[in-house]
Amino acid sequence: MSSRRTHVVTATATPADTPDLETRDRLLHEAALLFATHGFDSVTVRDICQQAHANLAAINYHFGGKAGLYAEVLNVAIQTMQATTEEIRKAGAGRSPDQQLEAAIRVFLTRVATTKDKWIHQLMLREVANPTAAFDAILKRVLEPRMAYMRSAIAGIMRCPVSDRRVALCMMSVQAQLHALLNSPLAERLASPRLTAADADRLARHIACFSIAGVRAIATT
Amino acid sequence: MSSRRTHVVTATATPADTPDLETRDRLLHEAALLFATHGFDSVTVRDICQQAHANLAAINYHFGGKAGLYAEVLNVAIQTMQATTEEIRKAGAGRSPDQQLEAAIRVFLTRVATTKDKWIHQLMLREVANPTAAFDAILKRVLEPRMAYMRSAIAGIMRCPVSDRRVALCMMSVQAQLHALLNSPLAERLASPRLTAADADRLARHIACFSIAGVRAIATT
DNA sequence: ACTGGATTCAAACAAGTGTTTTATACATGT
DNA sequence: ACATGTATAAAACACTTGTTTGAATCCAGT
Repeated sequence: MSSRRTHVVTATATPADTPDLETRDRLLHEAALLFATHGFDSVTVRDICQQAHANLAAINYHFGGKAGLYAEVLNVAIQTMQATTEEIRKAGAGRSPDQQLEAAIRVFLTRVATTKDKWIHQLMLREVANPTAAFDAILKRVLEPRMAYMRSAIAGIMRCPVSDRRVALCMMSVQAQLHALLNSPLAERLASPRLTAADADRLARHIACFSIAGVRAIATT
Repeated sequence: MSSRRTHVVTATATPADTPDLETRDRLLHEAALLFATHGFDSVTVRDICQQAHANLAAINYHFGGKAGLYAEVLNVAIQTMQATTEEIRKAGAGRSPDQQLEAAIRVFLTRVATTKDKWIHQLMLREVANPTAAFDAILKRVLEPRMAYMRSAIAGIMRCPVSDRRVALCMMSVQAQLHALLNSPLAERLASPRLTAADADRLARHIACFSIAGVRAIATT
């Protein structure tokens, strides 16, 4: 099994450029899914290797160990998250704060529902719940930038400085609703059986409407 | 260590009534805290026994094993949760739906902040995130009753039947905010360093104001 | 054909897990 | 005092964990 395709066509490609494209990527892919759905500790290297049809020693060979594999998984997660943040920024460029907030919610939910990147947010949520050593990097490169953008949108709705304590509270209220749809089986009971694009759109409209009204109400406090 | 006090004063108390009051309860207490903060799998019986100053075999002796201990911890958690639900019901009896929802939020947050029962809700959240065998019992005895009450309050605010799909969505929006304050270190960053009674009251006011406005906005959809 | 580096494989390892076992101390009932 | 059932203690058990080892296999370059 696992026909090796290491630079089989590229005539004189430098061998070091593509160190591997087969089992290494399979491990990376399956590990990402397993880590996201069950958590780092609950997943065994034997689970991953079996799922990826790889030998038990493959993880240590390609990534130096379970921790190294997890670090690599987190790396691609961080990069995709940054891309999503950029998409959120573009979607709200030159629009009103209300539309910016709604766009952020919609882009997020659409990514979760339609793309194959749901595991990324699940993984991020696990890192927030019980952080590993990589949490500081995640906070700085992913969470802070996105929260900064949403904070500015919320402050725009409230017509108050971003440093206002109520802005942080509203941030929590909005983020909480987005996170709730990820971690729990409750999400699957809301949007049966899988979160379709239509479900995501309906959810986005609900959370946006609910949250904007909430933020406005807090603003008059 | 661990001076045994098994009915040492009660002259002729039936020996079977108080099978143990010392190490068994210490195990129960410490296990509850550890299970809530780290999860069932991450906590070892050696951790619990060391924390409770008990012998390694004590858990198997008193509870028949790690699983039996966890079941017993869940039992007391369920009972306390039911008491909290009752308190929420009493706090909102004969009041408007708005006040009922606010009372539910306030009672919940007050319990989390002031009493020593924070671990209970953390444990419940873990059960929701990745359920064990006991999840069905929890759903039926704890989650369903409380959600039914909050659903009726929300439907009251919206002036629509409780079966309306938007009611379920609003339920999610409210619950998500409450849950967000439990599991994550984010809570400790919002309310530094420990959640005081004043913090809980401020948070309760925020979530109530935010949520009631959100529900009202959804109602006009 | 063959050499050399990269990759895969089966087997074993050391450490940590929950549990069981066996023995000992204790308070109580007769 | 003695026997009895309860509780604690230390050691060992069987099992799973991540990791390491050393041989086997593959493929490109000569």
